Amino acid sequence: MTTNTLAAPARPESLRNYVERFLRDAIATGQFAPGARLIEREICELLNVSRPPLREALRALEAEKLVQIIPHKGPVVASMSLDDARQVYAVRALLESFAIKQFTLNADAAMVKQLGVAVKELNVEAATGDQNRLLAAKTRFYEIIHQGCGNRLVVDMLQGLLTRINLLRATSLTQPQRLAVSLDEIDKIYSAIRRRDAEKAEKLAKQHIVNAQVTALEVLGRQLAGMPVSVLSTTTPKRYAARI
Amino acid sequence: MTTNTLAAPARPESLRNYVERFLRDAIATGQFAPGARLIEREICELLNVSRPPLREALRALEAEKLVQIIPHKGPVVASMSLDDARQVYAVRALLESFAIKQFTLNADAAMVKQLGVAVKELNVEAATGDQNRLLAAKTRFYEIIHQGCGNRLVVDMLQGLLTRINLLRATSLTQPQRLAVSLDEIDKIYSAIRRRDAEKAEKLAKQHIVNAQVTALEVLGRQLAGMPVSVLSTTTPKRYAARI
DNA sequence: CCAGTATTATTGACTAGCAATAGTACAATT
DNA sequence: AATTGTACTATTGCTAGTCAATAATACTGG
Repeated sequence: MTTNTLAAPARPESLRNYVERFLRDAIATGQFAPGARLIEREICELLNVSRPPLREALRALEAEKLVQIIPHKGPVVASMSLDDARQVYAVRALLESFAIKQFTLNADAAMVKQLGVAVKELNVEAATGDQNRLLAAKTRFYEIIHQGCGNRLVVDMLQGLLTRINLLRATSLTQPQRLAVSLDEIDKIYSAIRRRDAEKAEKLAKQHIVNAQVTALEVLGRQLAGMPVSVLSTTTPKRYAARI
Repeated sequence: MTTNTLAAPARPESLRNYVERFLRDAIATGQFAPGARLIEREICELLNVSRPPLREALRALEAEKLVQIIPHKGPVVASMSLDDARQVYAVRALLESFAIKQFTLNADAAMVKQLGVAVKELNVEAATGDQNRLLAAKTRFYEIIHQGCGNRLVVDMLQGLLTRINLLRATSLTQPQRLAVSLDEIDKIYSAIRRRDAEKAEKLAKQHIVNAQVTALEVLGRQLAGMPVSVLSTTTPKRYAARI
């Protein structure tokens, strides 16, 4: 009897979950660009599934605001206007700073130590300059925060927001001049956490995300200046059309 | 030519939307109690629809965390543990106080005036004692806040949270001794808004929701003491099964 | 009273196909 | 030549029927 026998019985994931994951990944990585139509038959052939599970997956992604389903026209990959981005970042600042405050209040010493390791790694990767490893390190940092914040709902919501932020494809970390400042801010946040100064950590975290937002929106604004058509608001375009 | 001619041509809603709305309503009003199984065939017959649109609607509600789909067993109406409730209220306090802060900063005079009317109505209804009209007035109050806060994402998220809070069926307003305090808090919030004191309004709003949470959780806790079986956690049932 | 088996209920998924709608290309008319 | 009207096509929305896989349940034998 091998240990394999005792391992999880390798549950074959349901098809709709597989499809959902595939689509979410493809959208997050930009393989399906914002605004692109997702024609059911094509995706069915691509993934070798029938329409019902695909449609169920699409509905779930619609609830996540990753795709927009237009009646009798079909699903398209959601796109974000500048205003959408602003709103997403505003909520993210609220939730992420809350998570960090709660982490500061609740995390045990071991977790804080883990976080310290992550911060160290983050600085190391920034020095070596590998973009992917840097991003992985930052993800790790937030993973630890989320694990220790004691509120899964907040984590779930943040996860959803992050996927949408990825749609922007203009994260602040890709801007070299912002990187140093960003790392410094993270160091200061960690320092506040270690001192168990929850108020301070919360404030620093909020400011950190606001700063990231400013950079991201700047980059995005420059992109939009070039190609304004791809970012029609996903919700009520009329109001925004009038606002200029 | 009547104004009717210009009105929207009464687009017949898609079936899945209809089903989704029906289920959300039924769950929110308690016709489908938490923990109840939603057997596909039964609902299909009840609503005269086929399984695919029903399943799509269920998937959407799953994303809203209103139903939980257990593999090979089927969808059940989500139920909330005390801890779930705590988390929902925590997020709600964050988002609602943010909305009120933004309203204070952004709303024009007309909106503030509207809000004043709503506050007045709220006090009137509280005096007459009609539970439903009181709730409607409170809903109206928040509607105005949401309209004027300038962040539709926050509003959407709050709407989702509110539906889940309804699952608890133990709102603080149903507690008579809390009502007077609650109204006073709202008055003070409105007063801060009128003075354009955003910081103060935000703080008061956060406290208001925390207070509501305390009352709700107390009521819920008493309920749980009586009937602990209906509140198995929506996430990790095993832990709670072991807790007896 | 318990264990093991058989049965049943239910979901997960597929196929095939029809109706309704939106977009498009094309033709006819002014 | 431009514009209107029309037919067509692509695609979704939905239905029906079917089969396999799984979970719960009832039953039977020890």
